[in-house]
Amino acid sequence: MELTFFIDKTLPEPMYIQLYSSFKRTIETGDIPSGSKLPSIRQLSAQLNISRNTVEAAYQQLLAEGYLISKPKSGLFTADMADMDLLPYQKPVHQEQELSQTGPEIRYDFQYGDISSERFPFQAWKRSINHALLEKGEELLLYGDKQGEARLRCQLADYLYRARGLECNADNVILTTGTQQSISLICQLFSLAGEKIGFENPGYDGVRAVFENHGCKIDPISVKDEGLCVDELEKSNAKIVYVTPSHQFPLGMVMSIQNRLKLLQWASKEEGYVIEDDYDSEFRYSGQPIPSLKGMDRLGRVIYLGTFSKAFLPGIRLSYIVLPKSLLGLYRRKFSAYNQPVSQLIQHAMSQFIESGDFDRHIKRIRKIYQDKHKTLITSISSSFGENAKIIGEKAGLHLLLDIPSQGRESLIDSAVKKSVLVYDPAKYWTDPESCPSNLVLLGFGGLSRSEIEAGVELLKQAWFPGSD
Amino acid sequence: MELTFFIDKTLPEPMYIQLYSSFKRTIETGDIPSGSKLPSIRQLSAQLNISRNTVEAAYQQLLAEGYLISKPKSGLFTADMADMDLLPYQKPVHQEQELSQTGPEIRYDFQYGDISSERFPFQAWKRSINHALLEKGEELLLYGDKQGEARLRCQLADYLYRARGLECNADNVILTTGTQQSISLICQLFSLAGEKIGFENPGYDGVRAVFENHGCKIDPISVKDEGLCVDELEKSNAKIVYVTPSHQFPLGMVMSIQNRLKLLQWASKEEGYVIEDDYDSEFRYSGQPIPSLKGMDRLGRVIYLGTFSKAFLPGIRLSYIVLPKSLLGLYRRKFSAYNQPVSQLIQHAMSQFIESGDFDRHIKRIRKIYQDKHKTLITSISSSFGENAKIIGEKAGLHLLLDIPSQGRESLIDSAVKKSVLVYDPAKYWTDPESCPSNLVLLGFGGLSRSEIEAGVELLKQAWFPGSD
DNA sequence: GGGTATTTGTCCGTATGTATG
DNA sequence: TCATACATACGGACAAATACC
Repeated sequence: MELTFFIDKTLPEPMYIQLYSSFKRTIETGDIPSGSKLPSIRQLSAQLNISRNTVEAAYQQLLAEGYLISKPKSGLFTADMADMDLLPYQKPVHQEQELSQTGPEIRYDFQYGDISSERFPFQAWKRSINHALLEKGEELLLYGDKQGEARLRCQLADYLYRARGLECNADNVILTTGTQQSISLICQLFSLAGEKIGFENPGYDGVRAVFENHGCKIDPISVKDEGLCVDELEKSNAKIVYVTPSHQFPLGMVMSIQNRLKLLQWASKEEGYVIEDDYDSEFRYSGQPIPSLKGMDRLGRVIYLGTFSKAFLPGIRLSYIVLPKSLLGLYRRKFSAYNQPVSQLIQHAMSQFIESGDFDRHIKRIRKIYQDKHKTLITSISSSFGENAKIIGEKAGLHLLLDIPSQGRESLIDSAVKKSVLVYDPAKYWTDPESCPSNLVLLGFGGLSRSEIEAGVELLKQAWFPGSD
Repeated sequence: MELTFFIDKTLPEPMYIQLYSSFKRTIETGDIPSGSKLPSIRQLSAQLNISRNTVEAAYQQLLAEGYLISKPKSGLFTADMADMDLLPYQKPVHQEQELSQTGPEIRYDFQYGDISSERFPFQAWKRSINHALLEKGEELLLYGDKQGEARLRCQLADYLYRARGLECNADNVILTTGTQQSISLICQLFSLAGEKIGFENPGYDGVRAVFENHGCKIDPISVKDEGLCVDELEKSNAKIVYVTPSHQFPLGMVMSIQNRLKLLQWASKEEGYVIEDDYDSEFRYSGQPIPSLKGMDRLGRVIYLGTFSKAFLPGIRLSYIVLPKSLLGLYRRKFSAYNQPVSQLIQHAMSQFIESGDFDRHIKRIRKIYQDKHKTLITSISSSFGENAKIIGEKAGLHLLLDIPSQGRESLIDSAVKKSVLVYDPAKYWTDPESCPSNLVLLGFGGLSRSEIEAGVELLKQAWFPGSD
């Protein structure tokens, strides 16, 4: 057999590596049958005009990887391989990532989830990061506490008591990298695969997807003015229900006290659990803040989920679970081998950020900013559309729904795009997207300035009611 | 003849000088007879895990001073010294670095998972963090790419190709906050609740717990010298198998090529998937690193898991999945509503850290440090215990197992504790902890310095074989 | 069929370029 | 700049297996 290899001395890749790769490939493709003898070191070194040791180095590597076996003073042979033809050689496709710029220019994007960056206290955050880097040097290297750093958990427990009327111990707090991971942990905690989950309809699709991916059966429970319809929940035989009582997503109502009590009663009777997602409770624009559901929970039937994504930064990836005491034992049993997923740097920086008071200041400031934006949006909408638009869910949060009776969703969104404004289709929040009312669009206002909001709404008016003035 | 020299890379004295002095002393005392052949440069460099050139430098010095004579192409021999004993050897006064506190508080903790912090490039890491804070200000606020930042994924794909022979596209890379989350995502991807999982026995309990918490049935597959026993796997009807081919955890063997092929063949025949956890492939102590299983996977049946926990920092929380192309569609369907869990700051900082070349340098350096510690541990153990201990899994990684036939595990661990040394019980890695061989203990060496390792092993000797000398 | 020349893997010391601090 | 350490390359020496007369 005549094997020809090409060794290029000018290549940056070492010669012995080139040779090694050539052989490996040839063996894998089956071009060299199993058990056959390879060209001797001397032969090959002569043929390729390279040193014997260079050839030897290549053979040694193949030997170490098990491709060859050596019979000393006799020869080197390809190892007996089961079925190398499983490995047809394919040219590596090293294609460059291309970020395709598409579509028309968008000037005003009412995307939900965008946040206000204009007033973010960058300096203070950097100080906190650097403080963590300097003070906690060694600690940042290691695996930390499984539930999260005790200091941060204490601060959180304290914050939750002050801001949300939620009395809990730092022991009950578990840090996660987001609400979705919190949900995943809960699914694992209760072994929810195959189980029914009571779920708000409409509700947050990001959480619904997690339940579904864990094999849960979603039992859609409709949402009334008072919040989740507990009567419907009672008819279902779900033992776990997911709710957003402070500000229903996406409809925006606040669950009434009466309904909260009813829900807690249900949980107690069924020995079920209520998952309370308090995702944007910091942002209420009218009336007294209503305490969290967990704050009313005396029987340990509520699992509370909080997050820094809205209040602070989505990009920071820091959320938390507050478990009832009765579930801590189960949690520790099931997750004793789990590592804490939030970076130590982030934990310590956040801890420092809270301790310095910068966090409280930031919340205060950002709340006012969103309040302003919210007011601007409401005012703009009612002055632009008057009776032609109904605003839904304007009491809290960073988004609202618009009901424009004149047109369908696609039409509304399309004509907005033509005016370079993005508004969003809320259909995905319905378990059955078909049942989403056909005139609804969703507007998030977190990422736009006041003047942008005003300009955006003006363009929407032109798009939806051209020539109206 | 068995000559043992100790080279300390951390000492200010150059290695070749240390070696030179050791030989000079040994020749002068007559411990090496005149005219005898010295260990060859290759031999010694391999034994001490240092470069051949370093040994050569030492020999050259001895040669120049007349202690050695060189027979070219044959070997180096000690010169014929007439009366060397005219030069009585004096013990150098090696001032021991006093361990200030000799109380029972001092502990040598052979914990697996601790890492070497003494040489962590803090400055470079801080630079990367600050660079990310400055350059990416706005971006850090927002939700990023769902799979992770494209730039970092490209760098990872490139690194995997260079370091692990794994050709993949950035599109196939998904960032996670840890191997456990990677496993959770895979469970969700395939809806594994209730399904059988082929799992190495013994194997990594942290991953087993995740499977179990997702409702999977663990099917323990035993591990032989060649790695996972594929014949057993075939008898099971599992469609998914979890393996650690580069360095089996905890036993430490490398899966042979033949067995790798057999495993791939199984996956192809069963249309199953192999989950390859390449958790510490960076640390091999002999020869070139062996390419990953995924690198041989031409049929898209291998899911690769990597992590920065070992190579970089456990506290950073950054791992990744490489999915075969055929699974990308399913992934995008199931996880379209998921947010990326790794903090933007961490992603951009790591990206900068890699781009600046600091990462490659760090890996290089840290690998050497671990190599050194590894060597120290092996040497200490064999000189302290000799035939009384068998070392298992010493080819790679940051830990090894010790088989001490004389006593049971509890006894070994207890008596070590009394000498203020912590060694660990590996029983939890067995699916049935009862079946763990009773004389095994686990020693991780990542977090201890050379002198700590030596002192720790000495104490272990006193604990386990009191009065042996 | 037994000695011999050749081939073989494996070992040996060495030279050069380069990365690191 | 300079010392140190390593990766990559080189050709010679040797003993055992093999081929050949």
